[in-house]
Amino acid sequence: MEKRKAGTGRQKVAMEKIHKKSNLQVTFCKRRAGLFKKASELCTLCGVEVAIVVFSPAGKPFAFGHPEVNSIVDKFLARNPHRITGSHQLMEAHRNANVRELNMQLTFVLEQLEMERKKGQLLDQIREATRRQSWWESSIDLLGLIELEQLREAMAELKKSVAEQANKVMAESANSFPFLVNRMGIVGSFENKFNGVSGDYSSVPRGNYFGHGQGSF
Amino acid sequence: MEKRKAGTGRQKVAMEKIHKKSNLQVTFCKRRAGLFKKASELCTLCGVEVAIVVFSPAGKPFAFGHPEVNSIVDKFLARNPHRITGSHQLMEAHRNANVRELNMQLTFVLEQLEMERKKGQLLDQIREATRRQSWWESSIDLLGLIELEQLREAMAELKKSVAEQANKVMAESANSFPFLVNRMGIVGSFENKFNGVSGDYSSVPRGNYFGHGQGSF
DNA sequence: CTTGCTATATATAACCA
DNA sequence: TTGGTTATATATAGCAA
Repeated sequence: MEKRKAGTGRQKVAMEKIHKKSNLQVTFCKRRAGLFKKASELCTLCGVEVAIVVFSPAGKPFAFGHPEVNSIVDKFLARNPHRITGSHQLMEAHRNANVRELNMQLTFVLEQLEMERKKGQLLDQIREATRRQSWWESSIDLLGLIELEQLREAMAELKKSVAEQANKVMAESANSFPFLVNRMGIVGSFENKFNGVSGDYSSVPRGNYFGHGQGSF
Repeated sequence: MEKRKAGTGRQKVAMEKIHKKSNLQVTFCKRRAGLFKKASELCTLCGVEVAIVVFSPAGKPFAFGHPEVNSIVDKFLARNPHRITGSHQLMEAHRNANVRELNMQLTFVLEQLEMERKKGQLLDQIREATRRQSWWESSIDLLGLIELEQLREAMAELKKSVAEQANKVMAESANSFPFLVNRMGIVGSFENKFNGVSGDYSSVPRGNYFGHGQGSF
């Protein structure tokens, strides 16, 4: 009838920033290890190149790379002060302008997402009330739903906007650089914004390195 | 009797390169997504910066980054303007990667929207009740609610639209400069490429610096 | 290349060392 | 910060579309 000390067992955790420092520390440490493990498995199983860079909550850099972070990153970034043809630079600028537009739109979408979420919670409450036959008692809560109408419009417009933007970008690029666009398509750097993950920690000039065979860094 | 199509269920797999081409492809696709998801969770839960670069078996670059690959990598590599690579092959890789990154992020966000959307199914119930009570005639609040259905559609369309644009761009990028890229090893038949995770990519050791917020380009 | 489904293989949140 | 232990939450291998 009695059990040995039953470990608490894994608990579901909300996908939001962990506030409890102790947990944050442990979670970061373990998940980072898990992430790197997944990465190495991907390398082994699929024989591909993977590079990961992570800055810990303390600002400490951690990295994983196969075959090596630097080479992979270099290949990816391929950025250098090297002079390129005018048309390239032009295209570069042209592209960035449009990318900026797309960025704003992504941000907008994210905002909509958050709004949607809030509305979703509201809906849950409404459903509860509704089930108790007193749907009308919750009509007051429905007021907030009016905003959804605006949201819908915004989304519709956003959709059109994005589509137009994409088309415009491609079309303009095609006009400006027909010799390139045909084979390259367009688009370039892009700043993304994900869930509000922010933080400014004091940096600790010290590094750790994990990887498969390439110690330099 | 209900015979449920018994899925094979997950099977243990040896940690060695997958040879079956079809499996390799699916596994790569899924695990890459899983890796990126883990990364985003790490970002959210611990509020840290993470950047990942992956070259698919086909040599296509995929990337994840919060807040963005470039800044994080810059911070990691932190070097002065230097080295010349001479060709835009690298730029090409970068471009492709960015397109994919954009698509990845966008897809991620849209997926979340879709999830929220499911909650929208509640609308059906609510609308039912509404109809029964015919209170819509006395409450304009419902207008916004009813419009929600359209919102769902709008979002679905948005997703499709964006995805199409992105895919169109990527499709072209994917085949860009096959004659040039081969030299870089960015593209190639993934059957005889990366046989092992060995690579003889020249690494270029350079000074490094770590800190928060000095990455630039 | 992506996605959905189902039956497992893994990753891990708490907690203790 | 890194390591076990236990009880679950997730990730995913095989298939199929």
